[in-house]
Amino acid sequence: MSQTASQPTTEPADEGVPPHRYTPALAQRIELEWQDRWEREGTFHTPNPTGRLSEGFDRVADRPKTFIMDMFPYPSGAGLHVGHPLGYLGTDVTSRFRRMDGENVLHPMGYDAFGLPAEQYAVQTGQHPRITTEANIAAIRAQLRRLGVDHDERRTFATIDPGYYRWTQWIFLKIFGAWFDEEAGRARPVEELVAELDAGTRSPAPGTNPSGRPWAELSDVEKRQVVDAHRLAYRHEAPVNWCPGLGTVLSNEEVTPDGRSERGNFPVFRRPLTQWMMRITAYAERLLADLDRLDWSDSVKQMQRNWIGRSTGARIRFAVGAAGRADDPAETIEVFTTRPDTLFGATYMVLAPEHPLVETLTAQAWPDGTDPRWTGGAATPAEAVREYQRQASRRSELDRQNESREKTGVWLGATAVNPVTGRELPVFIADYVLTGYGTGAIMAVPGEDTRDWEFAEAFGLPVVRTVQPPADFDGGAYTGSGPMINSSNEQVSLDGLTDKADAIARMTAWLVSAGHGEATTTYKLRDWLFSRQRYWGEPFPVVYDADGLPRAVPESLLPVLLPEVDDYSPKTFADDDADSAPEPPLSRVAEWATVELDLGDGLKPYRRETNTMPNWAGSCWYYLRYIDPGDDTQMVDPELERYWMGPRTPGDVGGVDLYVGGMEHAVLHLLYARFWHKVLHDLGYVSSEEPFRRLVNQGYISAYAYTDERGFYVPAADVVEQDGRFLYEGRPVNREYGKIGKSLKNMVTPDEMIGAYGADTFRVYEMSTGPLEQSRPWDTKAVVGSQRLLQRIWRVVVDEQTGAVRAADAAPGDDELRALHRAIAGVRDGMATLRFNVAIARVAELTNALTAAYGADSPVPREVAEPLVLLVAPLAPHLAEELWARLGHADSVAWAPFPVADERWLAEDTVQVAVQVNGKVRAQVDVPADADAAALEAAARADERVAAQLADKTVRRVIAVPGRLVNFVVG
RNA sequence: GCCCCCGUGGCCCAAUCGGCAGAGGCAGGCCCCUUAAAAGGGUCGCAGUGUGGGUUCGAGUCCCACCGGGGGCACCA
Repeated sequence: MSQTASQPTTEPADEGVPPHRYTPALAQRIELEWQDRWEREGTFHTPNPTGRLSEGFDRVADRPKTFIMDMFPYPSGAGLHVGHPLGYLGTDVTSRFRRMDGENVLHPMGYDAFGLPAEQYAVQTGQHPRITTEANIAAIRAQLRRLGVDHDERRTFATIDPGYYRWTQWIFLKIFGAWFDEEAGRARPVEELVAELDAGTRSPAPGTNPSGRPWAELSDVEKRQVVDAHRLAYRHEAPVNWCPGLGTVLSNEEVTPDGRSERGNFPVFRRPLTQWMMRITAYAERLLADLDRLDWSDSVKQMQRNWIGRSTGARIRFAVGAAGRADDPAETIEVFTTRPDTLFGATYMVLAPEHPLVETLTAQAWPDGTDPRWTGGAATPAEAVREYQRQASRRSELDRQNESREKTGVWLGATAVNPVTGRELPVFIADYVLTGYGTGAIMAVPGEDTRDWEFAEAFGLPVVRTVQPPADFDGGAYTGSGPMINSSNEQVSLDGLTDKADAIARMTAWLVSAGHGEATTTYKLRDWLFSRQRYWGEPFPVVYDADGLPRAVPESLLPVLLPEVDDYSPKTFADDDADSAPEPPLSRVAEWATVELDLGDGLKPYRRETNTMPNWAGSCWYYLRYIDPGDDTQMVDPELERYWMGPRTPGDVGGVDLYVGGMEHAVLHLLYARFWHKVLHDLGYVSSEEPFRRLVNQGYISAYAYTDERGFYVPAADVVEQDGRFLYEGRPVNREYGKIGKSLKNMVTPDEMIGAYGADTFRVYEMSTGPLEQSRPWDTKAVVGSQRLLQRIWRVVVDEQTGAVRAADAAPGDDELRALHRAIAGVRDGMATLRFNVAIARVAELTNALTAAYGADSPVPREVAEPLVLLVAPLAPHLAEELWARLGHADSVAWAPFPVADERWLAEDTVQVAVQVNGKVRAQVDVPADADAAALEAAARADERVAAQLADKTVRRVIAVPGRLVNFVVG
């Protein structure tokens, strides 16, 4: 532990320090005692209305409920630094305040413990991930306890507990057992789908029935395949993000924009593999629309909107000849475009290299005179296509980025027809068209699309402008607005239209009437890739039968326990080995991977799914489990879910009342959790529509770091400031600002700070530096200010020399009462808005006022001393408990009622208002607080300075705002 | 390139519905206490709110443009 010279020591007080001063040593003693007592007495046990945890509910039955939560931590071996507790303290202060203010507060904490870091750490240390993970959890739990947080420890759990992941698996089965009914706009059990298919009231959804034969004529296996293709959790072969360095596939959300893994920063390759997917796209519209009903920050909502990426436009079908001849239409290419209004300008088409039509559309040979730029130098189209596809699949996302937008592609030798012009359009494949978005094919309009323009330039393709660019336009694609040109045929004309929306509507109407397309909406959001080839995750509750089709493990056999293995590390490969294939660790456990089960048709052998779930699975629903983590009969009791999570008013989405966590989870965790919650809602397991009604992202704490003349970091704790310069061992160093950590040598831990000052000082300091949402610098030197405040509060109640309580039954003065009630109002406001810095400032003001009013030797009226203790209790709970007890109260201050401001003492008898002349302050006058506008004006005119100002001028207007000011407008 | 958030004393931050820019803390100056120092206490604020416009009787607050910082998205048709 590094200790800077300026930090106070915890050694016994020096001579000269009053014996009963609130010193760090005394703070330590008080804090440890109260933490023990809270645990012993179950002070923070939160009763449920019914069930196992309902003891003591009578006490809170008439209280409103509040569910307050942090994003639970992922216990890494590195331990906490001073930045980590910020959010935990914010929720702690809030929950303590709400409890005192008469609410039944649920404030739990759990641990997110499956996932790559634990596994990688375990691989390094050679220990089973469970051992290291549990040790890390114990360490972080001890740190949180030492901070004095008020979690109900009976409700804690980790995602790796079999009693927890049993229900994660159960939810998976519910999702597996459901499909999305597009007409109803919600998930329903697949049994209902099968019943409707059997009854003939429903046909298989498009794309789910490859044979195309009627349902009734399908074999049992075919029927199961059709049903499986409807499920919300389904197996799918598609290009996925394969990360050889990690030995696993990753979701889109886990891949950075430059094509690397978010964890570990390894290259990621696109590779077709069969994987479990979650049909989150079915919920795109609801996930987007319901953002408007959430109390979240604009930035997080914006990020989710971007990620969902809704765009409206049209699907347009283009006829294309099988042999490459437009007069022999054998196939149809369907494209998505947001600009159907530019259809007259479409001069060629592009398919993604992986598009399913590529093979059928590829011509036998190049026609004579084919532009050499179109062939990729190959002798035949088939050869060109094969080579281009190979390059595209090999190419990592990173490489694509590096080629800095130089357009590549080859012609298929095929030609499509523009339905509105009859023009023949060459069909290319190019990797600037993406498989997963829209239909994986585009109509290219070089005149109005920058990418198409670049491609047309490179390939010598024609450009037809359909939007008139302004006169000073200097060429290239024109993406702005303007009058439509070159856009008419016998049936439809857009020429002259200036409003893009009109043009789009008219063209779309024509497409529909002519049978060439329709209006549609697409999303950037893709389905969620849900399987990982790792050991340290939840096993899937799925087995495969002799037909190779998935079967659900019966709920009675949950949890499917993660087997013990000798070798839990995944098979990884060279970072850039794009052709490698995943090998899940569980597949090597032969005795586990096959199992005999009776799934209703006799005992048969089955093969287990050997993938595991991604880290996000456990965090998708943990908030529900806090309600009763010990319930082994159900995921969550519906009655308790209604109590803690249910909508408060009609139309309310329900959910956790306050959820605090880092901005880094704005998309991944929060989108996945919302998706699962909506599925559970649709299936009737939860009454709330959203998991988190109110979300607050706490800011980050950064710290100064220092480099010497060589550019190396020096220990920040040993740098001293002198005359505005920074010195390390006497030599000047350069100050930087950045993340707290070992690499910048500016690590400061809560343990150090608590050791030097106590937890209460640390809490007050962290909360005093700004609103919860704000990022801020750490400044160890400034912590002493918070300690001084707590010392002054202590001194208001306790005589430093004798230790006697100074509070007495004397009557406080009016000034002190006014100060008290102003402080109460201010502290409440700060608490409600999570601006604890303001609350602390109000406490400091009150403390200073009381210190000034009642010198060291005079008693302090109980009527003001006790509310002061209550006001500071959520912020410095140990100090408050100790003072509360010394003031003669037997019960914990945690349950004492929070003071309420009396309006009578908030209003001043007289107020000073400014008198302005033409907006400039010219005088101050004292008036009764309730003086109306006329009285204000009269008082102002009576002031001689004002009278002098107005003497020779015409008053054109008088603005008098009661209680604030008077403004004379003169001319 | 597009989108979102933020710019207030040396530093961290307050400022209600648009109504006198300063509550609280750090640092600094001065004073008290002390033999002295530390600790403690008291006291001290000439920034007009990133820049330039606009609306208004009045703008830190609302509008526009720009500058600076942070974040997100980005070949998404």
